[in-house]
Amino acid sequence: MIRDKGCGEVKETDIGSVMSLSGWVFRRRDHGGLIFIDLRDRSGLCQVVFSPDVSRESHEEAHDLRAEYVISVSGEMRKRPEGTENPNIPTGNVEMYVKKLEVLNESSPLPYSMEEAADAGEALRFKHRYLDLRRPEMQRNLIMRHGISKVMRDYLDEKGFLEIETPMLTKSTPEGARDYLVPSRLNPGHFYALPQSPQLFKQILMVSGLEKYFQIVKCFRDEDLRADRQPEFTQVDLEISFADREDILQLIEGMMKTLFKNMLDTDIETPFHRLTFHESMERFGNDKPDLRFGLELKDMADLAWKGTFKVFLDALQNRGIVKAINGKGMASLSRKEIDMLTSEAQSFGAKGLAWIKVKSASGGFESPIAKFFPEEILRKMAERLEAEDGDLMLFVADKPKVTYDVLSRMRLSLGERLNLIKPGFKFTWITDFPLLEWDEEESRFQAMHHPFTSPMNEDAEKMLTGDINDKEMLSSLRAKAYDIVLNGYEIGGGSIRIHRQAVQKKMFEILDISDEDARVKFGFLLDALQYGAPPHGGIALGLDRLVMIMVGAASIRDVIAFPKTQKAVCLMSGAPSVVEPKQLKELHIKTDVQLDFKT
RNA sequence: GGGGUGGUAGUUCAGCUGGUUAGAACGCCGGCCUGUCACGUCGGAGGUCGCGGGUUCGAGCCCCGUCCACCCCGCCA
Repeated sequence: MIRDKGCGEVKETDIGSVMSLSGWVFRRRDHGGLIFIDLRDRSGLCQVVFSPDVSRESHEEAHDLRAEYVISVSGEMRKRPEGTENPNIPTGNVEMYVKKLEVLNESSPLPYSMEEAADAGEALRFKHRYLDLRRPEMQRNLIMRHGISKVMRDYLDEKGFLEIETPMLTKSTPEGARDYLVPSRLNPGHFYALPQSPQLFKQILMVSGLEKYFQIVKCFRDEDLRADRQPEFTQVDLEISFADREDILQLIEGMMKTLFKNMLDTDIETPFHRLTFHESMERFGNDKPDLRFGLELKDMADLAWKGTFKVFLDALQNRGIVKAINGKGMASLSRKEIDMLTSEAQSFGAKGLAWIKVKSASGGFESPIAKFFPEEILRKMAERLEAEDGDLMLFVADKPKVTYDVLSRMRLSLGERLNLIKPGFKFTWITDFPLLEWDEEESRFQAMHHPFTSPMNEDAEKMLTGDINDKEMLSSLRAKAYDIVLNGYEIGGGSIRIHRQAVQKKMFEILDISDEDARVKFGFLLDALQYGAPPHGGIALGLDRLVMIMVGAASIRDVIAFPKTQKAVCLMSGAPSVVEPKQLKELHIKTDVQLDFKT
């Protein structure tokens, strides 16, 4: 027995007993006569004491201990002498007097100190990830992630779901994100793709009559990375037969409620807040609003028409919009500070930022554009924005896309700066997404979610009977698609799928995908759908993002054991790497880049 | 592909307007130390200033290029 219990688990009831502990040397305090070691393992810290009065030999050996040596110690647990207790650690009332020390393994000096590891650069932490993961904070994250997965798995099991694995080596689909490709040795010139999600397979499972499927599964997308995006990430993926939207939403609400209760002892309000896509855009400027604070966008078009400010009028005449937010208490900003706000808005894509200071105390409104509006209109603007004395009204006038984008980002930026973001967890569903999205570049419609997403019941007939060139009508179609948003992050999304062949056919027609194309791209699913597909739908949750938010991490890299850098490189393993010419030859692959073959 | 921030000792950073021997703290190595818990104390070692080029009498500092990490846009649902 190398240890009797974890370092963090020793208690006062252990006083008097002789036991063994094992772990890493965290800190060493060598007083010459007495040596203290903080011994660390996954469970926590315990102080062990080396005294020549207990064992001359162990005391002698302990001089040579260094940070991160792996040791096993045995001896008597004693109560710490009065006045030497350490209230900062749970085991602070006891300590072990070491009779016998065994060095299980030595450690080279560390590339960076364990105590300052949190401040070390990420590049260094990634290179020596094994050390980074020794840190209690990182271990907490991974332990939490394990617990979160387990609660969701248990919940779904309880609800009758089956966890079914789907292939990792699968077929490339041209829609959506870029695929990671895997060459097939047995089929020269042919490639598998790693799944972007198990979408097609889980629908097949519904056709197969498995009825309730889930999987906690890796997905792969070869796109550029962000703080909340990795090339491989984990989804909690599920699909249900004979279900409509409400069934899915309620299932997930129940799951989140259980999850937050079990893992964080937090009560989540259900049913969740709901916003239609349209309303979310109007009020927050995006489809993943952070509802922990207000600062909502207000429409100013009607008031803008009543002034003579050319920028506003031009925007409105060119199918643009005028929207504003209220910078609470920001009227005290200097001209220079407002200029900085303006350049921030410009960096978000705005041409400019119009502003009006509300100074009711000193008689009204202060702004370069105030002169373009009658006093009464200015008052109405303030009223609509609930702007009081000392507030700063900020306006953007542009095409809807630009205006929403700029103001949604200004809203977030101001929310942070003004410290408006309340702690806690604010969920919302975003529903009634448009079914289709106009692609300017290719001048055709694309499925906003994916081509198997069902239109809303009210819209299905309109779609079936409508003209596929009626852009207006097509743009107005809404989908049975939904996203779940938590604190401004999209943590999942799904839809009810089309199960009527006529609707699916029409969908492909609208998307300008020929029968032939459809066969090539989605053949096996289309085949399957012919043989009695039940109505079905599902959702996929981004596990990494969810865990990130729950543990309060700033990046999903902190909740993934072995993450990759922004260039999708693993600094620890060195992947990706060049491979031997022999391997390429076997795969019938030639590259057009000259590389050195070194291992 | 584009915009931004950073890269100086093992680590985290400072380094002025270009100026002669590049600093601090922590860590590391050695000594002393029987109640510390970020122990203390005395001494010591440690630098391709990311890399390449340029300007200059002189470059860590200025210019050009390039690489790496991070944040964002595009991309991605």
